[in-house]
Amino acid sequence: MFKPTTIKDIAKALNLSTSTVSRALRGGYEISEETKRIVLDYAEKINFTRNPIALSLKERRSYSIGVVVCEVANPFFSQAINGIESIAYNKGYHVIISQTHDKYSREVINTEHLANRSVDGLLISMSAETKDYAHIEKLHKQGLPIVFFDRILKDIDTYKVISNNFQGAYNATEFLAKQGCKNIAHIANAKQLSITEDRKKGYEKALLDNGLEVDDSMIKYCEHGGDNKEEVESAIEDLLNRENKPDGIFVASDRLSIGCLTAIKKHSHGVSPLIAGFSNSDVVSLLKPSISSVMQPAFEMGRKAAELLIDIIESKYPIENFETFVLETEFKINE
Amino acid sequence: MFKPTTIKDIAKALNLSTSTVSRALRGGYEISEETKRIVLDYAEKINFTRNPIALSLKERRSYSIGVVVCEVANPFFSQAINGIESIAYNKGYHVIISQTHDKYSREVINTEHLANRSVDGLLISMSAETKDYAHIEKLHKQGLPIVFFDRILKDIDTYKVISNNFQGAYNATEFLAKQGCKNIAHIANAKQLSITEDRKKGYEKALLDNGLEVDDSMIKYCEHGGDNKEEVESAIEDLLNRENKPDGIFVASDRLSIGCLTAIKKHSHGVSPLIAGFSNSDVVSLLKPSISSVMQPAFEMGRKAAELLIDIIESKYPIENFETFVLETEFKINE
DNA sequence: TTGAAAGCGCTAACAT
DNA sequence: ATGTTAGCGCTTTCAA
Repeated sequence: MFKPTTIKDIAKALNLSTSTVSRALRGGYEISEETKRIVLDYAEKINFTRNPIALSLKERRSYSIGVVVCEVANPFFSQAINGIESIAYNKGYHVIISQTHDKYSREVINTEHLANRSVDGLLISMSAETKDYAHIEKLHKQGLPIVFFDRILKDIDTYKVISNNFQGAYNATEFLAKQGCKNIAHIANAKQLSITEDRKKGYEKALLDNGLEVDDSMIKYCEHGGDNKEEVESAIEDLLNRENKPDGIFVASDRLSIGCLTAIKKHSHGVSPLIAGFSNSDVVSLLKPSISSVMQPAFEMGRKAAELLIDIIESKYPIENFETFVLETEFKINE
Repeated sequence: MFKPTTIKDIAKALNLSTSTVSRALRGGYEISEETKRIVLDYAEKINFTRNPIALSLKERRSYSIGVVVCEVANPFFSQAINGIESIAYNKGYHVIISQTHDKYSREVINTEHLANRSVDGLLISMSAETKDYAHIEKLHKQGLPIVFFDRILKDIDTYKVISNNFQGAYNATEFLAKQGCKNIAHIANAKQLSITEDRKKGYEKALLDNGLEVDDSMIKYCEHGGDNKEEVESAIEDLLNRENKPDGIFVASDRLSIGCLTAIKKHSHGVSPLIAGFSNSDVVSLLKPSISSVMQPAFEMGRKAAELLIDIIESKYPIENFETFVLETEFKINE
């Protein structure tokens, strides 16, 4: 079954050598126009494509890039993936997506799996659980091209693409303050995530700039990125049971927001706090306690990250200085 | 850069032949226990994995399966993909996901791209735009294993996994009727999609069974599956501008629902119709005009489809009779 | 029990 | 301008 044609078949059919066929196919200049025509026409006729696996073996590369994210169902990541694909596709690369579901163990396995020579480079957004990143470091040391986006590893020297998390968090928190909130809580992602730190700083700065106090007990971290609902629910429950209930909540991510809202619906008797947070979902404006959202340029971030990765892959010489690209967020008010 | 170890390296290091190493690695019974131990230990020590590309070339298969869906951001598909991955991963297959964005052209390109020998089989859910399926037929004829799920092609003889679309549609429509709706509209997907036909039948049957009339002008098809918002918006606008406005709407899909709600919010002055429809999103219960939803067993569908595909791939002999598996939906009321 | 060698499909020196 | 050949990493007959 499914026995594809090879250049050997073409060579035989046309009474040429395989190398001539190969060269004609790739447009080698040493081949006479006439032969080239004959080969090309014939290849076209039988709808020939060369075996990418053989090509990979030969060239020691697979023309595919691996993408490691926590969850494809997350609007931010699905948009980023669209951006990645748009670039990859144009440059002739396959995109292999793998999900960690924010588990450290899955991240280790998936990166290894992808890296074991089936992929030319890796685009990674770290899993929430990951504290030890020896697995990444190892691949990086071995010379596998890696670009981080969104949830980056600051210590690893390569290209990184992030959004302005500080400013986004600042905007959202300031919005809540300007709306009159005096007691603004923060539902954060896992502590070890780069975005968590940056967003927390923006939150704190906005509080201070608006004459409010930073109270660490108002900050709840979700170590599993909201992967299990109990985590978010108990955080919200805690907050709503305080004597000084929050009148505003700054939520750090999309998945957290949904959990948040569900929990609030369940536990807030009466008025619910005002909510603002990072989200790339388009349903956010349709939600009952609506959420004003910090939208990240997900598609652009994906594009940029893919571009950079392919730059590294195709670069003849090791890249000297790696930059970190910071893209701006957009704040959208939903009353 | 990134020069991985080969069995040749191991052979040299251990003073054995490559064939001995190869056999030891795959546990060939002809190798002495001692040699096996030595090789295995060494391989373990240097963290050796054999080059999957060379393996692919040799075995004429890539241990990867391609998944073609319209959109990864769609909750139904992301859940189905999780199901697919859970099986594929266990059986040692990579999953390559590609999106058509419901475009016919992308579907043709992506299936070709995947099929050109880099993939051992294909899991497909048809794009909304596709009317001509010669591209699928061709691959099928060439012997490439294909399994359809959700949006299937009835004419192609292979395994198919769907949910009970008729019953799901029936349940949703009946729910609306029982709530007192007298004038129930239907926002449908593209006409040529298998699910469209089945769901429409369920909708019509429920109307009739509940003493309501079927009025074709109350059925609006979205040929691009809601890919462009105008499509859904104008459908809703049309419906709401009728002299006999619908008091209930049965929506055929998740993406359509969001568009629907947005449009309703914009165009319905005063009371909005009751809405029920197919959706696998968990936010649906949080939406302002809330949606009661028919949930498909997406994860299970993905699992089943992947299982069947791998069965075909690994089957020694051509499969005789292909079944179509129908899984039940679940109806969830959101007040 | 182990090794030598051919071959999967393709490319690229190196001939001619 | 075209052909011959070796080799990418691995498996597998065949021989020893």
